[in-house]
Amino acid sequence: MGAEAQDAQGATDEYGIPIIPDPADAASRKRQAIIDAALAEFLAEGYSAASMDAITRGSGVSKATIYKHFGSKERLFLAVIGGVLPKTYADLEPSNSTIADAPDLRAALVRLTTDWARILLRPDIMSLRRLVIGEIDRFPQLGQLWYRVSYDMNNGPLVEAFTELNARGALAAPDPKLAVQQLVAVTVGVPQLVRTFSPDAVIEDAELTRVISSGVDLFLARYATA
Amino acid sequence: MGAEAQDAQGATDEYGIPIIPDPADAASRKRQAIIDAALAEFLAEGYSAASMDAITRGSGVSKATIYKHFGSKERLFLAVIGGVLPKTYADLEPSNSTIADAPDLRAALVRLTTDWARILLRPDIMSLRRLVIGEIDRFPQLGQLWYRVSYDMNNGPLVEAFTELNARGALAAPDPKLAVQQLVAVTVGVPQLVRTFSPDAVIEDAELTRVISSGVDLFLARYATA
DNA sequence: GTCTATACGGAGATAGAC
DNA sequence: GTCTATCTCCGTATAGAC
Repeated sequence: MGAEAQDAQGATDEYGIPIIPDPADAASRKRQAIIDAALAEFLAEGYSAASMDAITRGSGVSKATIYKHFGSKERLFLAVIGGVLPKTYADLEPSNSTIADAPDLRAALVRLTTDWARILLRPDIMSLRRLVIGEIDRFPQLGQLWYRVSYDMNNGPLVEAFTELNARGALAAPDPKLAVQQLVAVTVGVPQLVRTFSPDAVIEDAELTRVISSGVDLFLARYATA
Repeated sequence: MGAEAQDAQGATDEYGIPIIPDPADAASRKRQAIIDAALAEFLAEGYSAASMDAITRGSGVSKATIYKHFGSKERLFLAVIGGVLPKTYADLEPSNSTIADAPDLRAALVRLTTDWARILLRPDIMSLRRLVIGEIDRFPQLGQLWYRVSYDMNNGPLVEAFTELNARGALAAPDPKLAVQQLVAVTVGVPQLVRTFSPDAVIEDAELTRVISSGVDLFLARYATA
């Protein structure tokens, strides 16, 4: 936003050559600035209490520009949340292809669910989650999106891994989809529920490990093959 | 609210004797009408989008009366939610003293968690839950209250039951508090998570029973004594 | 594409009569 | 205690110049 102002006043490079920004680039940078400011405002205030004036101030562009780009507050909200959800869950993906071929299944599951928990318990992601939950009645699309994103990037691949482990006789989970839901619920889900209602609850690293290990043991006590 | 109007016009009983309402009763009935209308409005619109004008219309009293009773929108919100949370969870209480003395522990746990699920999955209670979660950042008191209410009325008594079962050798759960969290997560928590993001998701009765039974089996595979 | 300036409605809250 | 009428401000959204 400081950069834009300089451009308008005739910025030059180190040889004194005027820098004429590509209009398309300038537009998409502004678009991004709007998205960033809007996300911060929505996370802090919720949808209804979020103010387009505040987003205007935060983004450094004019309110009319925001409306040209996004049309309305509702559409801005959906665009912002719909854009950030996949990015958020993309961080979770890497770790899960290793499950099917892990030499030590218990250790692999502990590592996977611990990685997930570390990310999903982050304050910004917890706030995003609370925001989406709180607006589900008014924006049901977000519920569908959340489900699809979290299923595609987490549960889905893990279901496949369990299916393969079943076939190989390394696991005995007749309903792999339910088994994944149970594993997630009993590991990540436990501290997540606490943090949902107590954002500032301190969860020591040792405590997280203990809870997650216990959850994995619970899971394997039922589904592991002898 | 129709009743109030009649009173004002000089209602009489069956013998023609004027009915003069006790002012304190009239006041507390109005107070209740405000609370009812406010709860409906907050559940439907969320805190910020809820309108004091709409609550005024819904309650049948004047806006000034609402402010005399509750002072501000914030205080009204806290009073309403703080009042309804304990009532909601009170429905869950009866079933849990039977756990420690149940002849068939598995059946008792299935029945208890099924009862809980039936209540907690009700659309009105799910909406209340979403509302509270969505406003946690702005009303952290509600998180504390939710935790205390749900702990006092559900988890707490169950922790005691597990402790007793441990002592009697009927259960081997070294950390009863964690065990309760795990049991709840893996039974009620599974369909609850689905409904949190998909309010209209249909959960057949047979499916609920299947999920909950499977969760109890998962739990007992680890913690039951042979 | 982007800005300034403004329209217009509805928000929360209160003054003052009864 | 309760009402009617009103104050004041801030909300979303847009018109029109550049």
